Amino acid sequence: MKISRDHLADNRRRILDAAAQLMREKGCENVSIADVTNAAGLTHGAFYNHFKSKDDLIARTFEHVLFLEDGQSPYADLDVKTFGQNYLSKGQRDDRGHGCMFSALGSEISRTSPETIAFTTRAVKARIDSFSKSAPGNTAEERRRVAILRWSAMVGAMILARAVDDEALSDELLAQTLASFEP
Amino acid sequence: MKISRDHLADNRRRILDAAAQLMREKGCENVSIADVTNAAGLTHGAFYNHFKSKDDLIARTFEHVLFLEDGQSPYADLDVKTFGQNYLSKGQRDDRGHGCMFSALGSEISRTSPETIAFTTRAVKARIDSFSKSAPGNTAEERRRVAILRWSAMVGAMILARAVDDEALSDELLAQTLASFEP
DNA sequence: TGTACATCAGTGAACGCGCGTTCACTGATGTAC
DNA sequence: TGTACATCAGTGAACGCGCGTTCACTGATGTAC
Repeated sequence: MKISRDHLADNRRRILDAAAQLMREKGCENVSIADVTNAAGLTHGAFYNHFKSKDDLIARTFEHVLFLEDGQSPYADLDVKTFGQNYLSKGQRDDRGHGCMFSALGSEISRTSPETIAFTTRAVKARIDSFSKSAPGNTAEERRRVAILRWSAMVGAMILARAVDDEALSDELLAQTLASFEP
Repeated sequence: MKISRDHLADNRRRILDAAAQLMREKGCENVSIADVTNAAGLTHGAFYNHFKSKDDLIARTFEHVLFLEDGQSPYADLDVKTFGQNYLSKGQRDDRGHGCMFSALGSEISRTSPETIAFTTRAVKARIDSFSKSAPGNTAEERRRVAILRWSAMVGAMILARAVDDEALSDELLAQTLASFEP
């Protein structure tokens, strides 16, 4: 059956939203096309009306989350310290499906397509440029160095916090990394 | 055919070595049992004489790399700054198959078995304790905080450096994170 | 505004393929005498 | 030391299963008159 134009765009967006959540939760390669379309309320056959292949879906999902999401990510241009307070929280740690792409999928990114990696590269540049504006330091170089250190530490601390089964240690990784953000 | 006891232990070690390299290169879930046994010079049927299942292999591989490898990792108890100089290098970035388990597999660890996560927890604790001895700071707490910051930043910077297609940016992520290790 | 037809997004069966796992068999090794 | 037999690690065919992808079909939508 044919569907109205509104429904068409809506279905595509629901597929992308479902993919964004499921891939962050389970990893890009562990989410099947049927998983994604079913979560979006469709059957798997509808998929190829929207995307060329699974690799294409992965690239579109990164683009969607990193650049196109409604209202841009909730804390797009926060200063680095406020961003860190939101980022290095237990809530973020425990809700992988709606958090940062880099901490949820970091070590898988280099195995994705060149198109996906191009999106992550743009996003990393934008993040560092943004953080450089608010990072402490007397020169632009110094501020950029602090921005890189803090962004790396946030991503690494979140990944480690999710990779341990000791809650006290996990909490400590987040809290001590954030505590290091004092000027 | 039966095989000598020496050969048996040797075959097991070769399977683990192959698994350690291939999983770091391609991700745990993207390495098949046939990939691993073939790389070790065997056929897939031999696998179940050594391991209970693929999940068991993953756990044994983490144990092997994190705790049992010959001569323990080449820089086991280096001070944190020397460790960082070795870790945050282009050589490590470009040779994923022989580097750190956390930067190679970080975001996949939380999806592995409880046994595997128990090994990573032990390894994270040991790393932080080790770095706390040589990190700068006036109190034990301060040194531990710096140890956590630096270990998180190393893991995060390496993951980001591998997730971008711009070599200058990748180099900068490593170099600036290392530059932040000045007292 | 009403009718007739072309369009095309969604459906579900079907396809090859690779995977983890099992198993009957082989034959070199280790052991009992 | 030599012989006869039990052991058991490795082999390769076979199994179900889930996956990405294709395709003939359906029927509501959009359009031409």
